Amino acid sequence: MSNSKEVSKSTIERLPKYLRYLIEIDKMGAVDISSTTIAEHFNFNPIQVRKDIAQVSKKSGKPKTGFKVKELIKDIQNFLGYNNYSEAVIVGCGGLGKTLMAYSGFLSLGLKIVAAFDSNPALFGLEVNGLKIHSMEELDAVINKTSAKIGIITVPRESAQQVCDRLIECGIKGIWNFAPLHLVVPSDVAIRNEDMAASLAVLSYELAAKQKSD
Amino acid sequence: MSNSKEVSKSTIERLPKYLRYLIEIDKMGAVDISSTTIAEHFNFNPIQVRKDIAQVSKKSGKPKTGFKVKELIKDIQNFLGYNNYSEAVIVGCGGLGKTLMAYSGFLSLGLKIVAAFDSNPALFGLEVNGLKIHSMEELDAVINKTSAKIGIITVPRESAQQVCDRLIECGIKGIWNFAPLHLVVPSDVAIRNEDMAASLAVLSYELAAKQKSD
DNA sequence: GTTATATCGATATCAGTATATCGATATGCT
DNA sequence: AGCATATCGATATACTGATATCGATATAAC
Ligand SMILES: NC(=O)c1ccc[n+]([C@@H]2O[C@H](COP(=O)([O-])OP(=O)(O)OC[C@H]3O[C@@H](n4cnc5c(N)ncnc54)[C@H](O)[C@@H]3O)[C@@H](O)[C@H]2O)c1
Ligand SMILES: NC(=O)c1ccc[n+]([C@@H]2O[C@H](COP(=O)([O-])OP(=O)(O)OC[C@H]3O[C@@H](n4cnc5c(N)ncnc54)[C@H](O)[C@@H]3O)[C@@H](O)[C@H]2O)c1
Repeated sequence: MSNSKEVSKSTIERLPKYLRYLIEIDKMGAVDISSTTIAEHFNFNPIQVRKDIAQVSKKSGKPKTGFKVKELIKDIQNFLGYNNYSEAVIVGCGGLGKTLMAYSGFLSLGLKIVAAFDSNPALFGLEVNGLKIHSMEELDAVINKTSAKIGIITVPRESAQQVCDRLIECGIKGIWNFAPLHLVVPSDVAIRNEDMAASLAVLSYELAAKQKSD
Repeated sequence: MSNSKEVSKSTIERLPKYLRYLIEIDKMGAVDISSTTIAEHFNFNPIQVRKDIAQVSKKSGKPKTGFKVKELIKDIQNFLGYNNYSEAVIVGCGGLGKTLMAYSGFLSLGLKIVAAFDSNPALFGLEVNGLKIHSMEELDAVINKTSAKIGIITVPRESAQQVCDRLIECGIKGIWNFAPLHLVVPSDVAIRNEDMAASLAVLSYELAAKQKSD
């Protein structure tokens, strides 16, 4: 498929963490940073950090000092696409949907929510954070006025798969699902199931394991 | 540490997915279910499903028919601890905090939020979903009146590590962090960083990869 | 200027997870 | 009843990601 080397999911998940840390120490005046120091901060392995960096930055680090903070920041941001915005639409403007719409943090991640939809007529026309809520009938028309490729799903579990299918029909190519079910999509569509039950299960299991060992 | 065999994180993440599916088909009247059918539903590998099941259920499946749906449900629920509630407290009752407090879905995951805290005096005494918001001064006293072992963090990034440390001082043993930073905790504390930036990074990368290959 | 050392990058090894193979068997079908 | 077959569980293999090793080297310290 892709000609350049594949970057693993685990590496990609760590990159935003490095980035936040680098931005922080940059603000504090740091110029150089070593993989060792980054690793210590996160309790990671320095070799892992170095390998992650090597995959997204062509600049090579120097013995004894490491990497240039500002260069690393630029390279990671570039790799993650934080420079140019991706547009997204959101479907389901209930509790969670409205919260995400009001969240300012996505902008710095290169994500801009450009349209919102709901099936509840009571919400039509309402504005949240400057975003007007549209009816589901307008889905196709409104999406096609944007260049949105990402759809955020915050509808109840029962309607999530159906909403997902409709989004894909409208040309959406990436689904960020917050409903508690595992959505299935065609192979040309990217999907991320934000499964809080799975997350909590891991936390509870680890908690139980640690409690047991004393 | 633990005497029984360890169950991998990946397996634990899949179990809640299986469970939701099993409950659904149980409602639809299904009695038996094969690993093949489960796997097809999720686009997983049937051997993987069988191995996951083998780790949490002593009941063995039968050739040609598979497993008993109701038995599997019970075994998975039991393994995940959905039968007896874990208590949790939440710190940070802003947009996201209030949304989580109002969310009814946690109960079926065996999680019960029993207390809420914020540093903003304007919120003290306010009730969300029957939960009164306490001041941070009351943290220790209120937590110790409960049996909460889990702390949910929904404060701004800047105060998250400090809040985390205080929770641990109060006897909290598992941290569910929604603030955008990688919290570091002592080794006897379980931590789950719900990192939306990491999540979105993976989605964006996969989206870009799929767009490229056409 | 010389020396000691922290860090790098490349390569090798290790560990853990996912997948493949295969014999056994219970069930459904003729 | 007998046969074909879907599925199981156990074992073996393959794959992917994490960690260890090691020579090279730029820098800091003296
Ligand atoms: N609230 C949370 O903290 C939380 C946490 C984790 C997961 N979730 C999940 O996120 C989803 C939303 O949760 P919520 O608390 O905001 O629920 P909610 O009921 O407050 O909001 C759901 C919204 O979706 C709309 N909707 C329903 N069917 C629709 C359809 N077919 N098309 C378009 N819009 C439709 C409703 O009108 C409503 O506005 C749920 O699946 C929930 O399980 C929520
Ligand atoms: N809102 C979202 O959709 C969203 C999404 C992902 C991550 N997050 C993260 O979750 C956190 C909360 O987000 P939010 O939108 O609810 O923010 P918010 O500003 O609405 O709420 C934060 C709350 O924390 C309280 N607070 C601040 N400092 C505190 C302290 N030291 N002790 C106790 N309480 C304190 C504030 O009074 C406020 O009520 C943030 O870190 C945010 O980045 C939010």
